[in-house]
Amino acid sequence: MRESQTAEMRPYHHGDLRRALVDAARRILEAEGPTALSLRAVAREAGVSPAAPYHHFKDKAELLDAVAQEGWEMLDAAMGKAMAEAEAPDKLTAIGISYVCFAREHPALYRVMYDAARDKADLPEEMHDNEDSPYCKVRDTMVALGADPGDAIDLELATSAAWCAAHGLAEMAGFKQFDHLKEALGGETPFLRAIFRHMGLSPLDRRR
Amino acid sequence: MRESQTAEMRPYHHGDLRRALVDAARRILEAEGPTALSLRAVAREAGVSPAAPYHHFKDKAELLDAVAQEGWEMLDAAMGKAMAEAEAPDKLTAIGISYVCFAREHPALYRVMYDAARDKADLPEEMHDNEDSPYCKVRDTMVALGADPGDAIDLELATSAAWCAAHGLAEMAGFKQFDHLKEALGGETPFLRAIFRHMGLSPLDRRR
DNA sequence: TGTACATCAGTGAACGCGCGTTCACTGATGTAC
DNA sequence: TGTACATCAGTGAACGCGCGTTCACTGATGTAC
Repeated sequence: MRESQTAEMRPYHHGDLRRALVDAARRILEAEGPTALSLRAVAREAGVSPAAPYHHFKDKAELLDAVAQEGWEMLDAAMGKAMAEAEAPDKLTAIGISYVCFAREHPALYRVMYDAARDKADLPEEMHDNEDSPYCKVRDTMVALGADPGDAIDLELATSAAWCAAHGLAEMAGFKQFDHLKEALGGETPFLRAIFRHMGLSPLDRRR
Repeated sequence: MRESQTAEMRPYHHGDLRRALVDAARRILEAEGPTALSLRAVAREAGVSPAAPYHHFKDKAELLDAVAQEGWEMLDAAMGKAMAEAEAPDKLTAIGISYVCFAREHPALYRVMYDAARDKADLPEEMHDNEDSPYCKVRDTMVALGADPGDAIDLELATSAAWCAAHGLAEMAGFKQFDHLKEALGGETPFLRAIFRHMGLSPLDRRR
């Protein structure tokens, strides 16, 4: 049955099953949410036996980690793009909005990312450790907008505050409670912008 | 065995099994976290057969809702206490800190509360609908600190921003990433206070 | 006050389910000579 | 170029598990007369 259903038959060896499994996991997340994401379901979605994934991942957690990591990379790309495209005084808000929009567009993936982070009690290293990590991008934007780079502690606090605020907004922006605010302000993005303004995270706001 | 192990034998009818089940669920959450919270485990912890809970809750979700609701009531109480005890200019930060501390002290319960809220895409009604709800407490504190009560939209934005910020901080405050900041600032509470200051949520900060 | 009976709140066994993981296996591939 | 063989990456059946839920039941309680 399976082998007759398409002209290009899948060969016995897959080629890049690891890749295919991560993609399958992403598809399940988008379609059915995090609770449907079992190892068996991923194998099923990839058209492979339930034992096959074990040649590529130690266990389920390792597969989930790979999915999460890809999510962080996507988020990184979205933030980088937003930063590059925005005008200077708006850069920080633009990054924040891109963050929240990513979480809103991929809610299940975002949950997997954060659940993994929570289990480890930390964000993945790539998010804050190297020089062009998202964390450093935000921090450097703070400086570019007038934060004092000499006060290291304060700069780190400012960056951390922005990150926490974005995460909180990302998780709550979908609540129905906010529907009439979005309507009054003319849409989701103006709403996010207004909330960020109230959070007063930009050094520009703080010096005003 | 069971009946001989204690002088006061549990009678066939429990008396208040509903109460006992919610308590048992809370105990499991504290001890083993949200993943261990199954209906069967709750019944087991309460010393009752797996079918017994069905005389008090329609299904597992209804039990979880009851647990979550009790959590929101505890959170409400903590926020109310913090507000009552703080001096006027510090009231808002004090409420925020009490919120975050609650989440940090009952992380598993907080997750159950938020997961339930996320499923419904809203906070429970009691949190924002009546006049002395936590939401209204925060909003009125905003006004007392100088926010303009005439601009209803702006006031609601300010309150919502504060809530999102607190939630984000609550979820992230435990990350190891922040350990050295806490150390540099002399503890968890000064750290939280500093982050909140950077979030610039108080109307006092905003007019300065 | 006593008794018949309806109702309530438990029991314990069973249902089917999907899960993560392991195992012995086999087909395909790559390499040494 | 051909062949023997090690290695790799799959299969499919099976493991034990705990889960949510249902069922027929029974012991305890409350009520009407």
